[in-house]
Amino acid sequence: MHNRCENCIIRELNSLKALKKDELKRISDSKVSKNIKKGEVIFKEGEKLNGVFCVRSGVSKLFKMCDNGKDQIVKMSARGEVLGQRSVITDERTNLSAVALSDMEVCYIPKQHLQDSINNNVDFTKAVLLNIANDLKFADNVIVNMAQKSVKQRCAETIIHLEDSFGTDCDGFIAVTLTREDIANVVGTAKEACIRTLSTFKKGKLISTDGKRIKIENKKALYRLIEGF
Amino acid sequence: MHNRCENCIIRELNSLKALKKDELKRISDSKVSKNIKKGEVIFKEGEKLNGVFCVRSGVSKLFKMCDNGKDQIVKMSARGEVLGQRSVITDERTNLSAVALSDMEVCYIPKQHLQDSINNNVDFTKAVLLNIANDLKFADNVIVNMAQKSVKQRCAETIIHLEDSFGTDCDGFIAVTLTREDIANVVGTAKEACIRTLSTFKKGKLISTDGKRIKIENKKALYRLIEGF
DNA sequence: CTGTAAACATGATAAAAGTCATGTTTTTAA
DNA sequence: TTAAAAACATGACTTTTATCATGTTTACAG
Repeated sequence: MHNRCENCIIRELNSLKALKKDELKRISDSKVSKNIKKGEVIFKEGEKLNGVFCVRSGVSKLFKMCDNGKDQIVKMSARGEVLGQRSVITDERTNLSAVALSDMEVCYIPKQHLQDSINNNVDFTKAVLLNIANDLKFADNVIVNMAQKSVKQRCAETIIHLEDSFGTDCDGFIAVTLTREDIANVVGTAKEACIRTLSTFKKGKLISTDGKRIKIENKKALYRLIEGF
Repeated sequence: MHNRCENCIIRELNSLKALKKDELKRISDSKVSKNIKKGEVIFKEGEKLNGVFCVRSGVSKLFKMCDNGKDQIVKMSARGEVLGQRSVITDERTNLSAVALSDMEVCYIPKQHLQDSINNNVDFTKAVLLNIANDLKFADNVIVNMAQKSVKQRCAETIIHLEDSFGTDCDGFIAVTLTREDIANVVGTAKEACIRTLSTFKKGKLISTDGKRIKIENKKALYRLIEGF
């Protein structure tokens, strides 16, 4: 049996929760469920999207390729994220690329339905607005951190943020495993610097690792570090 | 005679242009025009705002104070900007501080009116949404620049952005004069590094200066620099 | 005007971070 | 299972950027 949006709990995590029954029904009738493999491109910077991707499971990165050959990850998407929302709203080409970091289940929702709901359902428009406003607040804070904090501080911040966003598995490890290079691309540094910094954290018993998996051992010390010691 | 919002051209520059006649009338009746002196604090990070500030003239900086004692400027507000919009929408404390960089004329609009219009006028809600979505796109790009570009590149970028946002005066100088320290706080570097970089630009005839005033002499070269040469 | 504070400028040095090289370990796919 | 590729790790070195010190210029209030 096909999954219906009406019964989907993911909806509670994003702006789609403000949709009315009939809107939900229309969306559910036209949405397409997709399985995306790890490493697969969801969309590329500069593409014109004809819909958004509602993430049911799995993790993806939103990033920009830079002139220096590196990627800068702007956001990691958790479950509930609506990928492409911003560019569908403004009806312009995407500003970022999206790539799956694990196998993912997403629902593709044609943009016409969203635009209809934005035009006719103030509650939905408000929900989207709140969502984007929170993204903006978060982005502003990232700007400040990028500009004013050291690589070590940003590494600490990133680890904590990953744990906050994705939680921990049964062994206490952060429930998302990124390569050191991806972490470096979130932090905004070279992978060597990232590797070295995480090694330092490990020596100082701030974290422990098992392969790529990371466990926070001393959150307080990480926070102290972020604040500048 | 008191200035009426109905006749104010500034409105065309922001989301208030989507307001209907009666909404505009109510806002105009309750708004307060204020003159703000250079250096004056408009609001402080963490404050609860009871309204927004529509900028009629003058320039202000939106910034965050950091643990290291420096400020990071996240945005420079031009004419038409609605200061405090984001935090009034989300109904939370401000994430940034705002300080006037020149004498300013602003109109203070109580938040109740905005919230009423957001709840009842989809066109207005959409206009605000577009506005915030654009801010988000801009912020994402700043993140990428902060993380991946050198101080020299970011200085070049900042100068061009200032010219784009504020234009030039009759002599061709950028129509906003910041201290080197403020420029450094936009770029995300120390004031000495900023001063040195601008000196280099001057020697290379990329810009010329007159006191604090800056004129772009070779925009192409600045662009080439930004792209990495 | 003019004294004083703020802003600008620049040198010297230290610290942070990037780059390159190389070897090891882990993953992945045939 | 195993060979190849990718990821991890670390040393050596370079470049970039921050910090400190000091002198000059500019802006502005009395």
